[in-house]
Amino acid sequence: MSLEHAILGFLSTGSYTGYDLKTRHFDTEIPHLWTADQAQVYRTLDRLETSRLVTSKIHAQRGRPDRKEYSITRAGRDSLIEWAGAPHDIPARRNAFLLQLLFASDLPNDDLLNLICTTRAARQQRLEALRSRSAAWARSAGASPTKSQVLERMTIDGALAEERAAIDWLDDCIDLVRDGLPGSEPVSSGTQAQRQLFGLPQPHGGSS
Amino acid sequence: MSLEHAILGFLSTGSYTGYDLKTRHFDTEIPHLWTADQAQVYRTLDRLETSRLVTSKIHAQRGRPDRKEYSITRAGRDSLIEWAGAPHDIPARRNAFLLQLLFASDLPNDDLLNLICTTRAARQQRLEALRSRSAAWARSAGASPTKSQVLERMTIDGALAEERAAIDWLDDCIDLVRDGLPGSEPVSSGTQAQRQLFGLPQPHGGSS
DNA sequence: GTCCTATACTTGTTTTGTCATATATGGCAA
DNA sequence: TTGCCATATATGACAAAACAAGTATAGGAC
Repeated sequence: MSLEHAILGFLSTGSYTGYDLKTRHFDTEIPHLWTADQAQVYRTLDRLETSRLVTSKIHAQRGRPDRKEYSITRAGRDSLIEWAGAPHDIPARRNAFLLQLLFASDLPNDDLLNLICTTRAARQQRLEALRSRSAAWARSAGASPTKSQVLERMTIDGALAEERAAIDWLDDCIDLVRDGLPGSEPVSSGTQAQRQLFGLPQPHGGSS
Repeated sequence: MSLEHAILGFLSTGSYTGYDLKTRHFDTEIPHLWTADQAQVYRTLDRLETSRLVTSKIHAQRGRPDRKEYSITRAGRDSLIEWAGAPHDIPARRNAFLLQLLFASDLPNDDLLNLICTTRAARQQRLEALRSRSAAWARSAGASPTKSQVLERMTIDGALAEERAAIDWLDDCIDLVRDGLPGSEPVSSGTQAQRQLFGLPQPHGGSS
């Protein structure tokens, strides 16, 4: 349902082809908050047209294939406004990396460290991409952003917060593994670091 | 694919029925990182059995329906270990709340604020549930957690970090909306708060 | 001519997720 | 007897997601 409303949201700002929606809006403007596959876009547009939330019109082009432009209907706008104003359930959590970590106890620490570092590197790349997106926003919004632009800014900040939190947590995991997990050699004074992270008492009964 | 490995991961620790897996493992032990629907569990178990990664045996019970217990095979263990050690792509981002926010510019500020507060409340509930999960971990791990338990702890911390970051960001959004968005009345000295958040220069040309 | 790119649209197939529904064996309360 | 709960298993239907493949109109490079 969210993809339908994302498409309606973009069409509320203008008429676009499936190709525009895919390449310009989803791939360029909002990769930080939603992703849409080409097959999905066209299929969803079909469904929206069947439901009379959008209409389409074919425009011939010179030197290029015809454009099939979609426009939002009144009913489509109503549906969008209704959706935008209603609270929706937060989806159940599904994080494959956490799952992987949970069942990684038989993995040697070196391999585990490598896995965590690889994931951290990928997260760092996403963070860099978000920073670029953020910079592009600043350039386009200028000194007096509109309400729409402020809302967009908020979404970018939301995505940035999520990546940063993940990276910080991964750094903590790296420290933990480097310090040595139970059943493996600590590399440094790891036991104290572990205990501090877990809020466990110091093993020698100190009150700190 | 992750659900398959989650199921294999649990079966690597013992033999369980579909019901055990659903009610005990997914609903109680790992809601902070994965969710599985009953229909999915049974379907996936069927598929795993067809692939010879698990086997099943029916045990009659007194006063209760028969139990169909599943056990992991050698091939299943190999598949699990292989999966646990390999880096996997981070899924594309899809955050319906951010999408909603992006297209909420026509929403009155009061409604927008309500929407954000409702979401924040739901996030707070998830955080509380995670804290309970965390406390249960501490009680069961005791003073000398195993490697497995430390990994589990890391997953709980990962989920806690995510919820906390989301709540902090939502608080910032609430402040922003309360201060008044462009095109609406500021409630307090909101313009400066906005500018500081966005790293924009002060409008009267100060250098700060 | 082939391959690649860009602009464009379309559809098939499989898996995952969600919600719904059904079955069976008991016990207990109204 | 009905309804509820717990233990258990099973499956239907539909949509979303992912990957694959195809079509068409051009231009440019090799």
